[in-house]
Amino acid sequence: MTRKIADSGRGRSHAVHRALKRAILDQALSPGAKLPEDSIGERLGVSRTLVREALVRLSEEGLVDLRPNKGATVARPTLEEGRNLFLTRMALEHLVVETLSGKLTREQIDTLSAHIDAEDAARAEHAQSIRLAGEFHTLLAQMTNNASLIRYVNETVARSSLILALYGRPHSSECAVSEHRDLLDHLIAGKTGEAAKLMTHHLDSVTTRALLPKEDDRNIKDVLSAYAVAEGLV
Amino acid sequence: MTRKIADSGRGRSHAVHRALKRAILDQALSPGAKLPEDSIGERLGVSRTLVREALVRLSEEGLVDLRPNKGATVARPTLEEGRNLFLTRMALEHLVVETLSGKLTREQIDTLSAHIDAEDAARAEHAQSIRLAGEFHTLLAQMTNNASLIRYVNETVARSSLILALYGRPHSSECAVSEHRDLLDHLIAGKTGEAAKLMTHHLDSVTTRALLPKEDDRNIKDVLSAYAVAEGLV
DNA sequence: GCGCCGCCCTTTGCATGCAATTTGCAGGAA
DNA sequence: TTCCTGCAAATTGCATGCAAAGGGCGGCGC
Repeated sequence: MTRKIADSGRGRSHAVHRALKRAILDQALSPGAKLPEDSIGERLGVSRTLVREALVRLSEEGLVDLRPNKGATVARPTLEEGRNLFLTRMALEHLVVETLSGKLTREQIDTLSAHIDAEDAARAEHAQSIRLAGEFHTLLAQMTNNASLIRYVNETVARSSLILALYGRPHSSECAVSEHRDLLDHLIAGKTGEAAKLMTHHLDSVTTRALLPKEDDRNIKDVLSAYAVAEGLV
Repeated sequence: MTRKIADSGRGRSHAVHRALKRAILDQALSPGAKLPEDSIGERLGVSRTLVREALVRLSEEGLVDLRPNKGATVARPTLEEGRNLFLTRMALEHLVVETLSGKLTREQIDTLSAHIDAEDAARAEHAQSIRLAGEFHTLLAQMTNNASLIRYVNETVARSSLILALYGRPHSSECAVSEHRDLLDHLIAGKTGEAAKLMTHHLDSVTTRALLPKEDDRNIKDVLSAYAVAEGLV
């Protein structure tokens, strides 16, 4: 019954999917990077077929751009897509808060609390810190037991990482740890309104504080779109 | 330059995807139906590879269940998943309403109005009627220009159709046409609160009025889970 | 020198083939 | 009869092969 570690879940295509996703979220593969099927397959020891399957899934999640006959690249959302994404995310996480407020079990509270401690501890390591911050949100979502909600929160959180990679200010702490703790306190107390407001603020601050574009490496689409309109090229 | 009608979009795999999706939403393929790769491929004139790709996409959208080594079936959500789905959908459509309220252009208003007229006209044809009702919601989402929101609304609306197919009362008009018209009026007038309330009511009425299970063909998982717990089988 | 055109190489699009797993069924033992 | 066992057909998992589209580069014309 010894099963290879790599193929837990449904076959190796999922393993490939996870590997790529991880690489993207860790910014080992940065937005815009090319993702050729055969080099990936070679590196991971699988055929193009499986890589393809993984890429299709990633493109469905919005982490990868898949252009016909031109291959896959790590997604490079525009700034406006980023803002819209955070809007959507706020709507979803608002539901998470409503669902959970005043209904957390002792065990869940412990899990969340421990996680926040871990965030605190890892504050030095930038990459770790970002991932943990995201995981706090997915962890909350998980506790709703609402499958579609969980999926969408996972996706939006993942894509948010991409956005921050592209447009985030280098040294802003994207998710203040203290805000996570405050949020948890409100959730425990069942103060739904307060908790919701905090969540809104929490995410809003990311878009306004951390998301303002660094002028130099802005997405070319953003830069050109204004000129295109001016020239009537739409 | 004569391009086959079927392959607009990215290659034939998308055509397959659309065909299957359509078939599922039209209930030509009902929940639980097996979807063997080769018979589908044969019927549609493509190889298993492409069918596979389409099935992966459908499974990401939650319209198809993909079980390892056991193949694909049309998804058969449980009643609880259904209720949760509608919760998520409400959160998303609430954002749609907020975004659009008071901001509809003349052209958009005409489009929506025309659509509602079409719904009215098609009231006799049950299948048509259901599809049009769904399309009203996706049409609204489309107008937000928020890509992620659009995607999620599309998905939830599609899955809602599945839910209604499984658990909907036969003759309830799932989406009262008059409610659509009222909603539009409030959106035009910019009465955000009113519009949001109406949308909530609109969707809520589906879950409470139309969604109560017909005892006989309930999902076997639902039926058995209670017994499983009772027997300590979890 | 500069720019355009066409060729070649790389990479994708898709089909097919083979191994592995599952399911249905038949036959035999209790 | 009923249950178990093992074979066989059907179906999935995955790799590879071939055709075609795209992109880069060198040569040719201006």
